[in-house]
Amino acid sequence: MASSSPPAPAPRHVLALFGPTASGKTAVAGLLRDRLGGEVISVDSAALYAGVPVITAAPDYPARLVGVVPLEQDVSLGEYQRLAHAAIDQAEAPIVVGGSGLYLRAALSSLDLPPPPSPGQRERWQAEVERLGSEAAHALLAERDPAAAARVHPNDRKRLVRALELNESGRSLAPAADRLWTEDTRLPTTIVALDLPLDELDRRIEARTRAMVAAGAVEEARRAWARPLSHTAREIVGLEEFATLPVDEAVAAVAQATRRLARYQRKWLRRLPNVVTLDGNRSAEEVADEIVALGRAGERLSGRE
RNA sequence: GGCGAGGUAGCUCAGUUGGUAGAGCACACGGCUGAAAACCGUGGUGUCGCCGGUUCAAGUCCGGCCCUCGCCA
Repeated sequence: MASSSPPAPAPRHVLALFGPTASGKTAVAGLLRDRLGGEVISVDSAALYAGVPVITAAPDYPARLVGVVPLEQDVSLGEYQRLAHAAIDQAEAPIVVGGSGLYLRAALSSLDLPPPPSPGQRERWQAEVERLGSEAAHALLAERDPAAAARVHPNDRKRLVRALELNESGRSLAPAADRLWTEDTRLPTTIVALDLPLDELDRRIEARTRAMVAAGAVEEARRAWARPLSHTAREIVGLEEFATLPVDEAVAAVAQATRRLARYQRKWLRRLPNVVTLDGNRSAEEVADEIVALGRAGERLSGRE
């Protein structure tokens, strides 16, 4: 390790709040912000986008990394990580809040991500995989990078393309050190998760989706849909539905997609190491009180390290 | 009340001359390293409306009943 590098910035404690859509984390984070004098940093691949605060359920109080990317631009994990680390380092008392599991890991860890594709590289490999077919493309990868091939199913074309890109750039999709699931964090961190029984979560999602319509989701989505959209922006839940379907159908479709999303996000609860899971089926005040107490305990613990 | 159509998985439905109930979506579980609100893998969860009959064998054929929808009264 380089002993001549400049002194590390004074370690600060990070409070992270994770949970599925509609678990109430945004409201709790708003309270924590007041009580701790902290700054909320969002961990949400969709809320990064500007112009869609209603359908992405963006917080109604100041928060970092919300509405910062124009819709015609792609978001990516690596770019997000850079922004998140900068935001955390600038904040007095960072409160990292969101539901994108992988993004949370990137924000909290020093996970060393492989480089993005070079210009045109992705399109070239997509065309090549398309031309060869999944099996032959996978065989090609197996020849060039057996370790990566072992980790990618032939049908998973996105990962297949990515693995071939990285191989061409002298890297591998299968790096030696796997830090994605470790406890490694960049700074002392307390991770708190909010969870609810599925049926209660589903009820909240239903209610919230209807509330979005009252809050102007249709107009917002139509305005956004009329603009040039990047690949990742196009995938924001509710954008296409509210912009193109009759309202009733849109509400049903969005609620369903959101239920699926919540289940997907919930899987991360079981995997993120060192998470304290709290019952989200209480008032935001109660939850915030408990987290403040936990945060103090976490600071004491990390002080011993 | 009469005529017609229908009742099979959580939903929408397929099911051939009677021969081990199945597809999409949903759902569950798992994977994942610059697309993660993305992508991929595995899994069928069933009183085939009910009762009886024919048959070695009925979702399928026969009889009766119940329910839904449409049209006519």
